[in-house]
Amino acid sequence: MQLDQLGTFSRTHRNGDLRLDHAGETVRLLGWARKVRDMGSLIFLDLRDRWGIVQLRLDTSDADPALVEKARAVRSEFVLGAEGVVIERESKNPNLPTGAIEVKLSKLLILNTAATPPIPVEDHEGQGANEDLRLKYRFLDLRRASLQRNLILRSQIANVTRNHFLEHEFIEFETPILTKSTPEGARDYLVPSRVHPHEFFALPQSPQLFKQLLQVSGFERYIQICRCFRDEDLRADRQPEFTQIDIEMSFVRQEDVQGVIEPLMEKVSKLVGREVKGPFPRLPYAHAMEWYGSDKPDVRYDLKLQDVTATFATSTFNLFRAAADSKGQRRVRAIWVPGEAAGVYSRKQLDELQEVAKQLGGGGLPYAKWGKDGLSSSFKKFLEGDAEAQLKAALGATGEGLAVFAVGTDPQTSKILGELRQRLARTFGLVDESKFAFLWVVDFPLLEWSEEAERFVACHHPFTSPHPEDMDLLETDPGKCRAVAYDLVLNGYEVGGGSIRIHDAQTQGRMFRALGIGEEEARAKFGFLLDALAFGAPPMGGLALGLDRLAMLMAGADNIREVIAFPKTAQARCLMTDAPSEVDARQLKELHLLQEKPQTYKVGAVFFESAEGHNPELRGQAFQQLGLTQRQTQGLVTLDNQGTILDAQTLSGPTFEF
RNA sequence: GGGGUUGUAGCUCAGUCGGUUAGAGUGACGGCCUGUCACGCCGUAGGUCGCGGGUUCGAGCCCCGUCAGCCCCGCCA
Repeated sequence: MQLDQLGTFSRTHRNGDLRLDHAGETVRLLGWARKVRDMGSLIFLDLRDRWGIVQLRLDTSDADPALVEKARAVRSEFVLGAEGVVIERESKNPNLPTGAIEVKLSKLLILNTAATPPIPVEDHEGQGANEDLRLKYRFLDLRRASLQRNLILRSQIANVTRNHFLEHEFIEFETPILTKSTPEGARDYLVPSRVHPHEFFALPQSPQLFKQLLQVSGFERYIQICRCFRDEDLRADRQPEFTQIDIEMSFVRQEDVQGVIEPLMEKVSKLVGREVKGPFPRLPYAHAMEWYGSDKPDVRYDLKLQDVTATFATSTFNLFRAAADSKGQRRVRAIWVPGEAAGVYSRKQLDELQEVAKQLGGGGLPYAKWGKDGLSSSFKKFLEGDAEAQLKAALGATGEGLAVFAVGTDPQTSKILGELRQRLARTFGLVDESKFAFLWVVDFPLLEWSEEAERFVACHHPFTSPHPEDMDLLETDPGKCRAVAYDLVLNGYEVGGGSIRIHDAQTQGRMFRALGIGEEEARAKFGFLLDALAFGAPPMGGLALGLDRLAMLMAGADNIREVIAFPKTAQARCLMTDAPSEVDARQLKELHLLQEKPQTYKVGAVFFESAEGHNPELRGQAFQQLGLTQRQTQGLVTLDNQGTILDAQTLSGPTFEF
């Protein structure tokens, strides 16, 4: 097909902006053909651009036949320029912002054709291609209105964020992408150095240390919207590269950091028409785990975990009584869901819940259910006499409803009941989807014991300040020591986390000792930080927000791929570019990653890279030296003016011997 | 590393107990249509049932392996 040139044609309006007020105006538009509806002597054509859709109309009875032919040739996703007069429609479409008008086509440019799209570009409820195809043809997927909306929203969030912090005198920085591998934390993505054989850069897991050093430099307030990299397995809300809104402040307490974040969350929520108001509730980590079984509880609904251990102190139900006998090592915890619907929860549904509990490491799922016919329970025979009434009293159960139980150590029961709490809330419609329930989870533990490393590891990172009241526990009972660390939680997602940092070398030394990091090791790994702390580091703290998760929650998506232009699969692949991929052996050699033994190849065709290869005599010598016999491989040879072979490689990579 | 789940026409899916020629909707292509807007009507083409092996007289269906997507556990300072 003969394509039209754009030439001097330019748009006078955005497609989505045209209204009845424009009637009578001649407009020029650009965009993609969404759909051609050919009624015979009347042709309708929807033109789509970033701002919306407008209908073009062509009456074949009074139009130039060439124009009619051209309009009929248009297919979905052709790129068009259109000129015409805006007219009021005979039959209006109330579902379209531009539905009152249409453009009477007088000129049509076909700027490009399009192959039939392998995935639908139209957004329709409950339809759409499988995600592998969507990712392969991401550039088409991104034409869909919902993804355009999400990515535009993401841009707005970033913009609001930047403005917010610049208004508060933050300074935007860029920190290195090629940086130093750090021993603590996630697995690093490594980048081999060509210049320094067998040495590696790491991509930053976060700019943590750089932002602290900028405080030491006296900038006082740092902001960066930065890419971070962690070579760990993915989830629906986790990608190997992701974006943080990263801030750091000097001379601040926890409340000061929270105080600049809360108004930002108010502004960001407003972008999607939600009102939230700071200050957000503060919930100590210990309470979060006790009441919600999670360090990022969804508090849009009021279900809480309860301790019913004492109820079974004299029970004949050995499983539960053993917990009561364990002096707090193990506990019986429960969730009580009141209501008729919960009281008639079916055997099949309970089996499904039990399956969930088992997958999370539970032995089973003890339950007690009070319906119209009274009690039904997996341990009913142990609930005779007063026991049933005691259990109801302990649960605070008055009418019909369902209780599920878990027994074990606190981490075990929290994990199971924390998950069941969410499922039960969804099942019984307790979640108010219109709500944004922000809260701060505070007073995280500083350290936790790692069975794998056989030492304490930092819960947050090794530069987190111990809670001032717990400072001495660092040596006496490290596991009990709280940190001045805080997470921002929204609707059951951790959207941010931060801490007040250690700013003196002495405390940092105590922290490293608690982590089992010796002085020498600390010097080798974090020498620059220790130096910085020795030269007048101010008290400081900060926080990082996950932009992807924040955008996901604002967009109402359940997956961060929906707010990332070019995301990776759960196996950390890009289906569009096919990354990661193999590289030439030559590249690997340059990076000193391919250690090859010299090999002898018998060379068939030889190409000479240097000018000396033109000399038949020198070439002959080289052939002799290479022992040229059979046609087995192709070689690339560099000679000097004496005919000495400087370099000889097969075209496929490995060096051959000469 | 482990568990679950999905893979059939360009796309979304159905396919019964293992049994004749693998279907539907949608899209594509062609034709008709003056008020469509997920247009409508008529017609046509379109299949490596992810891939490899096995069981069987016979496999889209059963078994083993493998690849890929998604979800979860581990992991993610």
